[in-house]
Amino acid sequence: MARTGRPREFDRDKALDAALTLFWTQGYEPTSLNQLKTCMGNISPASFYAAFGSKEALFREVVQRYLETYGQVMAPLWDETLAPRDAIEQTLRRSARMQTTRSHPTGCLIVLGACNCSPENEPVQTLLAAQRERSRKGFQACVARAVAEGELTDTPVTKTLPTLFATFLHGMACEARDGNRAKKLDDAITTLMQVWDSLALTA
Amino acid sequence: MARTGRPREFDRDKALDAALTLFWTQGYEPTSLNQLKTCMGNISPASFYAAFGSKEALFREVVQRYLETYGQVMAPLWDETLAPRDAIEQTLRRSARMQTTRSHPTGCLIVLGACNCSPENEPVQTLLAAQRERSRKGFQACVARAVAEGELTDTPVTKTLPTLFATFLHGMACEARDGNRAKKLDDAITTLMQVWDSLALTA
DNA sequence: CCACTTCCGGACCGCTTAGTATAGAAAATT
DNA sequence: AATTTTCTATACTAAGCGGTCCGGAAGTGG
Repeated sequence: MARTGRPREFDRDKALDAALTLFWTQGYEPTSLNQLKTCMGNISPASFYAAFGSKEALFREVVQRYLETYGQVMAPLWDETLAPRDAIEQTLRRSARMQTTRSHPTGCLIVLGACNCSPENEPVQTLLAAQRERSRKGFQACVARAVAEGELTDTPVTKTLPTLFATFLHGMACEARDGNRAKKLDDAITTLMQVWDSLALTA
Repeated sequence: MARTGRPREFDRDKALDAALTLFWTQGYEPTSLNQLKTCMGNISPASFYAAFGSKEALFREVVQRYLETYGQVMAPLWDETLAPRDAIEQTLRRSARMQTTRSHPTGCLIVLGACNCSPENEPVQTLLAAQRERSRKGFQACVARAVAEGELTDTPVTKTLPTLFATFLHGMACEARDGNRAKKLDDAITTLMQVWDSLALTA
């Protein structure tokens, strides 16, 4: 469709990426509009609001972008062509590597992006909490699939696996933010996966 | 020592507890002086600064108080009268119960208290990071003690245990904040401890 | 070339922030 | 009772917050 009028002078995608980096580093609330406008190429408030609507709307776009890029390390969790065990292991290992890579902020935007929020920004917290819940459901689905395929037996111990993996996954955000390197987390994942194997063996 | 002059009218300890609850719930930055003064019994700015110095100084006192009370669930980690495995298990189980108890805010102040910080409040982040590092060292010490006592063998796998437990511990803060109950985490801990047992068996 | 659409820069909005200065009252010690 | 100390309340600062508005600039379609 024909787009008339003066075209915007900044690259909306580049600006979004810059905002993503800033939000990822500092989190939602401490990131001010001034910082955002500066890092997005010294755009004016008017340009900002015309392009993104509000700080919260921008953050929602940023989260979406994150999920579509960096967040794809979690994709194996919902890939039913993978064996359930491999899906979980790949998710953990890829998350560990991604969260510790130094070419972008460390840790996980979904876990750390809105930990400290005033009551008025509760919707933002809720947004990220929903994504974390999605991850938990992913682990549950993998374990359920393993039971269905006969790889694991449906015991009380098996039922604890999703929480075990989800807790470890979310904990990696803290470890990565605190400076732990990929190898350390990766080695811990190797050990953690032994839990799965020992349950599979006794089946 | 003799303390002359008019005594303060509010209970400093109660005020500190109120501030602890508020900081625990919201985190450092989003908690404003107005909120603090209100919850501490409608004290005046002058009284506040006379009694606590600054927002940051108050937070440091709050962290200290937290460590001396709720944070004591981690005490087993440095209790050398306990078997290393028991020390770790107790630390995890007590943390799980404490962090999910509803008579106070959920999650862990040390993990969640200053996730989202502007650059100017980096010292606050550093304060909590140092405490998290202390926890990691605690797990390391327990594993080292287990090796020294012959309970575990000094293998590459054994070396991954501290990171495994620390990551899980810190992850519990996220799970508790998201509404998970004690039993769910406790059951996951039971499964996680199997890792230790399987390594001890092969020794 | 003109009309129209859109964007940009900057002034500006009301409100909140952490923190201070001041003045006077109240309570303890001497 | 005089002195010392710290309280209270209130007004205040300078800066920053998210967000709005407007006049003019810049581009497009007819």
